[in-house]
Amino acid sequence: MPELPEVEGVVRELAPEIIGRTIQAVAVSDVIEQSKADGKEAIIKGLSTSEFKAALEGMTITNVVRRSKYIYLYMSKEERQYLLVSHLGMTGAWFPVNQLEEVTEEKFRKHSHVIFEFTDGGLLVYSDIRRFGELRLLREEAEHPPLLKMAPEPFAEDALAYFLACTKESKYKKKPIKAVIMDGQVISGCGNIYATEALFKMNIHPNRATERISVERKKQLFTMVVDVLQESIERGGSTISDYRTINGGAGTMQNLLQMYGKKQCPACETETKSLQIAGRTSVYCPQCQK
DNA sequence: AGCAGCGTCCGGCCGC
DNA sequence: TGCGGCCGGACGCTG
Repeated sequence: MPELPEVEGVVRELAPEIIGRTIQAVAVSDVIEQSKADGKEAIIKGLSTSEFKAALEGMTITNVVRRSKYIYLYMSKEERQYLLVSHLGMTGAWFPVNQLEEVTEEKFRKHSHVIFEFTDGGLLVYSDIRRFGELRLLREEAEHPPLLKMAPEPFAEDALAYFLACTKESKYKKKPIKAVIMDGQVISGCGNIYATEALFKMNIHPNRATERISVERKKQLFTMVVDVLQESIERGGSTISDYRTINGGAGTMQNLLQMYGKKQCPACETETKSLQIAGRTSVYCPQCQK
């Protein structure tokens, strides 16, 4: 499941492969055509498949950047600028290849749902096993207001102050701290894996009410989240479940995870516990985290 | 008005 | 081996 570090890895590998290339044709898989025909918002959001295909044809990719867990593909066509927003959901992956057969893992190849064919004959394949990902074509970011509500990038100068200010708001004060740090409007890009790790390293119980953590501890917690995200980026992200970097390679951060998915606390060997917070499984050590 | 909770997009995988 | 249930980012709707 790609979180910020995994998306960062994808962008770093993808950008040099696709910037400057022009889309000649777009193909959409039969299952997505059918889902969309049934009125579902499967992967392609806001447009019909025919609108999406027609719009993308002729567009040149001018830049590729990460924003939170989103990939922003800046596009240009006939002097007009567009933004193709990609979210990988649980199982999305991009493969720049010469032909589909180069997507070697069968479970990705057989779930290739959107294929861009470039004018140079190469392909950019979007595969998504569980179809939780999204592709949304916009004229600009403001056309989809939820994108404007995202917290600053965690590495940005103002991110700590933004986080601290959020934690004082009434809507967050009573919430479990884990729900708050995983909220994209409070911290960008911190999902279940890295929230679990940061809380463990800080000895903070995931269900602790946000207002019951001192400002000093909140600062330390934010810094810990940033450190964990940064360390994961340096290690190429975590390879868990269906996440792969685009070349089929894999990150190594999963080997450094101390609490996510663990049955026993690495510090005190107590059996870990888990509870549901904001709808997600939250693992913690009942001995170490208070 | 604001928010909690649930539905939506799904198939891999686990346990019985 | 077959099959029902669980899991989950983030938005949108409902009560």
